[in-house]
Order: sequence, then structure tokens, then C-alpha cells
Amino acid sequence: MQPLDISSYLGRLQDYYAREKIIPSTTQLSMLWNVKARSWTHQIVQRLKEENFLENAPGSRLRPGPRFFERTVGPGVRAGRPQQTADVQPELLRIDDYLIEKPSQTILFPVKGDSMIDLGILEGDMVIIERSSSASPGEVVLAIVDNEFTLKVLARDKEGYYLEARNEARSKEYPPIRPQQKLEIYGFYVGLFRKAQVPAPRLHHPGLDR
Amino acid sequence: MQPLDISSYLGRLQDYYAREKIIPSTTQLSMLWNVKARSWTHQIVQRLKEENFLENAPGSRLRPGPRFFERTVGPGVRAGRPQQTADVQPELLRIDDYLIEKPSQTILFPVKGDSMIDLGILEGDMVIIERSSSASPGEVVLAIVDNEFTLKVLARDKEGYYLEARNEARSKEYPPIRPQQKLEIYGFYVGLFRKAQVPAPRLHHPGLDR
DNA sequence: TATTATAGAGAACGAATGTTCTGAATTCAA
DNA sequence: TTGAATTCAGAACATTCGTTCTCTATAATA
Repeated sequence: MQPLDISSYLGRLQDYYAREKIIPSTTQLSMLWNVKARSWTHQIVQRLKEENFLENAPGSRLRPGPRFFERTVGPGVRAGRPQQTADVQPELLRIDDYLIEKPSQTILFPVKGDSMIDLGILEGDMVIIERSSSASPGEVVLAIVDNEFTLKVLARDKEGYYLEARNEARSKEYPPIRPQQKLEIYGFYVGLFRKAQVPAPRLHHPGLDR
Repeated sequence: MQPLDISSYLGRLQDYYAREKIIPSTTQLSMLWNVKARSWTHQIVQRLKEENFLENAPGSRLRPGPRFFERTVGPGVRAGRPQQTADVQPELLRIDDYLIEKPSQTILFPVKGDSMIDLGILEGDMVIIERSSSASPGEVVLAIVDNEFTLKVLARDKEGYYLEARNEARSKEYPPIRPQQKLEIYGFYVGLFRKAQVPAPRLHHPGLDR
């Protein structure tokens, strides 16, 4: 029921917001969208508000609405190609919602070292930690050992709780950690995210290069 | 050199921003700060800009500056921990900002298989793909081979472009893929995120359990 | 006490803002 | 071909905007 194709306007605005972190005024939106009349820009904004991509902040300014940060999810990377013709409603996902359940108790930590490489946790990754002073064996936890944060798997045997690394290839370098007195748990691992490091730009590649 | 104690103003503004996700106008800032004169509000804003807590967005509006999201870690939490007093704890909602530069050209794909495990890309991860029909050798790309999406490393030799897996342990199962005719690139990998699978809940663990 | 910098108020102004109204051009089904 | 949406443009308006200027309090300093 939206005869006006709003998606191209929304896309431009989303890209703008990613750069500038602000929703501009109607006047500037007109320039961004190449719309001559502010009244028409206003109209488009109304549609975007109806669809919850935008909403009014105090002072009648605009801010991103609940759906503004939705990202489309494609099919599994080994499944078939997406059906172009069939108008399948694309699945949408908000990364933040997906990853974080309790924002107030969630903290991000950059990963150092390769002790958890077998779980696909690499140096430079950001792990998402939910604060908790307790955990169960088998969970990945952020513990405080010797005044340092360390991410390990919580384990337990007859002697009590201890911490295990997950790096089979270099297991000798990461022996189990048994706390001298008490084992302090800072939180448990709920997820991670990673920004690909840009490969060194290789110029002069005609053809397939970007 | 700042005789004016700016921190209380900043604090009110930070709280406001956490609620409303927007930096208000001078007029509304005056109300928020209980300042009668917009000129004085303007002055305070200038100081905040000098200290990089605020900055000007296009259209002479305000947006958070680089230091706006600094949070002071409470002394109780610190207690000799390896952390500075002031740490930049990014807003959790900004994971999306961190990962995605061009929202309109970005699509998420769930990963199936373990062909890229050496790069820490596991089954069940969500990879972030930026659309592009070209790429450079060495980049991780989402290509279309035999009508299927596949995530591989783009490589090139004298015979042309081909795709490589990254799974040393099972390299025989993932031989290089040489396209029969043309190699279609769908986009390139810019990052990923992962939700930890919850371990089977083990009940009745007194003490350390949650 | 006299001086001076800081903290705050008030008025004023042009520019930009959000919004509304009217009216064309275009599309599209009846 | 008629008529109705839809899409866009232009003008208009009251309000708010950021900014600047001048003018008091207050506090600290000499």
C-alpha cells in the first residue's frame, strides 16, 4: 500500500546518517534527495514516519525510528540464489537487538591474544560480555586473574573451578588457570562482532578490481 | 583553564541524549539546563565544542563529539583493575554504526559450513556483506557459483581469478574453485557478528552458578 | 577598596525551520 | 477520454534557530 517507492529515499538517508550521525532538516533532505520542493520532502518524511523509519524528537526534529536500523538478511551463503521475481518479504534484523538482551548490564571488550582461537574468537574482535558474578562450567567467561581481564572457558573438577583456554595448537602455552584463592567472574560471553581488517590496497588490478 | 564547571551541564545533556538520541536546540538546552538566556547556553555549548564533547553537524546543528560517550568508571569497579579511570564505553546501539558504513548496500548472510574456519568465520555467524560487483585478490568475497552464494577468498594466478577456502585441516574437501565461465562477485566481506549459543542449562550448581 | 574576570540576563536579527495551501504535471485505471 | 490519484513544484507564514551585542550581578584578586 505504498505507491511511492520509499526505499531509495530511505537508503540515501541511512547512508547519510551513517556518515553524519544526524537526521538533517527538510531543507537539507531536499538537497540529499534531489527534491525541489520542501513540501514534497515533507510528504516523504511523513511516509517514513508512518512506517516507523523516522520519528519526531522533542522540538519537532527528526530522529531515527525503530525500524531505521533494520538490515536485510540474505539466504544462507550456501543456499540457492534469492528468488528475484517472487516478492519474498526479506527478513530484517537489528544487529543491536539481536546481540544484546540487557543493555544496562552489557559491556564490550576488545580481545587480545589467541587463547580462544578454536572458538573463532580472534585478536581484535569485540566480545560482548553480560555482567554477572557467577557462571556455569562450560560457559565462556570474562574472569579477573592477577588483576587482568581474561576470557576463558569456565571448568570444574573435583579440585574446584578453573579456567581453560581453547587453542589446541598451542595448548602448552595456555595451561589451565587455577585461582590461588578465589576465582572472580566479571561476566559471561554472549557474542562478538568483528570488523574485517582492510587488506593492503593493491592498485593496478584491472578487471575485477574495485 | 575551564573556570566554568562544565561537567554538570554535560551530564544533564548526556542523560538527555541517552533518552532522546538527539542533541536539542539552544532553546531547549536552556530549559534543560535551567539557563534563562540563550546567549549563555550558547556560550556553554561553545565550551563543550572546544572540549570535543559536541561538534557541529551539517546545517549548524549539534551532534555528539568524539568525547561525548566517555564514561567514568566508578572507583569501586576499578579497584586496581587494569583500566583507566576514563574509558570510552561506546553506546551499545552503536555496534551497528561501528560495523556498517553504507547501510543501503549492506546485507547480512548467515554462514553455513566451515570452509572459512581459519579466518574465525564459523557456521551460524552472520557475515556483513557490502554489495559490489568487483573486488581485489586477497579480499574475502561473497561470490555466486553454480547459482549458490559462497564465501571465499578471492585469488588470482596466471590462469585468472579463482576462489580459495580457508580451512587448512580439511583442505582436501575445499579445493580451489575455478569458474567455468565467469566469476560473479556479489559483494565483499566487511565484518561479522555472532551470538554465542547458550550451553545446555546445567541446573543445581550451587556456589558459582548463575 | 578598587579592579577584573566570570556568570548570567535580555534584546535583537537575519536565516532556516516545519508546515500548510494551492496548483501544475504525470500516471493509471475506468 | 474522462477522472481520480499520485507526484512534484512554488509560495507563504509563523515559529524557532543560531548568533551577536550590550548590560548587570557575582566572585575573586590585588
